[in-house]
Amino acid sequence: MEKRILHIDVNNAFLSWTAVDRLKHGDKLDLRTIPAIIGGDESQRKGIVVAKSNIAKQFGIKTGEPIYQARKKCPSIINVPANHSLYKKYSDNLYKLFCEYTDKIERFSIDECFLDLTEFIKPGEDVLKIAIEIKERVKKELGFTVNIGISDDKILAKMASDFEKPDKIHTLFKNEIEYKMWNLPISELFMVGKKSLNKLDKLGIKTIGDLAKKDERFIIKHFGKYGFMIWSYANGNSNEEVNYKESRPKGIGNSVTLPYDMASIEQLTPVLVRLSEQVSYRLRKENMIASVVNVQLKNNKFEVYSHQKKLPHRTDSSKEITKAAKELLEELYKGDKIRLIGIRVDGLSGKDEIQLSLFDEKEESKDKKIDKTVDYLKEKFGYGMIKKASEIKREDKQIKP
DNA sequence: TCTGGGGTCCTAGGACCC
DNA sequence: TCTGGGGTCCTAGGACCC
Repeated sequence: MEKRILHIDVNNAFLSWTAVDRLKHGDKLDLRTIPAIIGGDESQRKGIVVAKSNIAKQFGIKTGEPIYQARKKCPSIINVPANHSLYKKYSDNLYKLFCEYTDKIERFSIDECFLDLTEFIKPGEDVLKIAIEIKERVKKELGFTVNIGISDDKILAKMASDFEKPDKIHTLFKNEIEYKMWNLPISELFMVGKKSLNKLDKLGIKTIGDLAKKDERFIIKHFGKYGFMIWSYANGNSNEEVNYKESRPKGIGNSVTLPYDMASIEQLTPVLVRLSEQVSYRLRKENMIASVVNVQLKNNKFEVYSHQKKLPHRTDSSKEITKAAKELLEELYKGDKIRLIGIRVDGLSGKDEIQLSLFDEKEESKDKKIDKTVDYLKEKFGYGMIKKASEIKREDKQIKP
């Protein structure tokens, strides 16, 4: 049966949501009508553009570029700090609206969903009509605009939603790709990034059509499995399903760009401890346990390196994860100036799904009670409440430089 | 005050086993 | 003893996405 898939993408999501929320709270100024961005804190060295208004875009400001560069392009730019709990709220509201149309929804990111309407379209009903209704309802009921891509192939739907913006609906059915997609530069194709772009360019592949028309074996020879994937995308044959089933995370990580470079284990450890506790807490909230811990460093030359290790047994304990993280830092750190430190846990399994071994069972102990108490207090009083003495010291130190 | 933070998936090489 | 080769697990690194 021919599929009917929508890809729905919020236009300038973080900025639009912030704008809508401010209007709702009595603000007269609509951020969408001025040069504005959502950006990090420059004094904390997190100064990059996360989202932008269309006016900011007209100044040539790009997502991901440093704010100081954005300011050069537009000195009057307004920079609004990010607010992720707000975004989550708006994302959830959007999802709820979609649920009125189908239960086959994949939340692809905080501001993007795939909807599989194949089984939900009644005979004689037009998918375009449904898309129009969704788009207009979002605008009227939630106050922001979306782009919708419609196709019989998941990736084509995603490509279609990226055509002209904002507040637009585009179709890109397989039989339309030649004149709607093949003329686009290859950089526009989903999953083609900077590195692949260079390589494709050297092979004389400039447009999506160039890739589509190349011999399959030629592409596989140069790009392997990845090559087959993008070649299939270019031909409108992704064959990917809308993955609507609730999926659990495969890994959980937290990392931080430090306010200033650090060059000793002593300075780095308290930060790592805090990150480890954050990650362990998130792990417990997911009701999952991890089998691998990974610590990553980025130095002032932007070189990234990491070590990981398999734990003797799976765990969600702050103490055990922190211990592993500290050991990894010891073996990893080579004396350079560190800009970013991060930890992540991998190899996750659901606590409820697995049979705990006798050894795991024994871990039901003092540490667990501490974790439970700390988690409870965190939920009751907020994240900042629970701190270790070592962390408080760290923050005192931060004032000096 | 130049370059965030959260993810997923893939590859390649070494260890180890049969 | 002129020495294969498949499979799995583990680690490090990298590409790409939003």
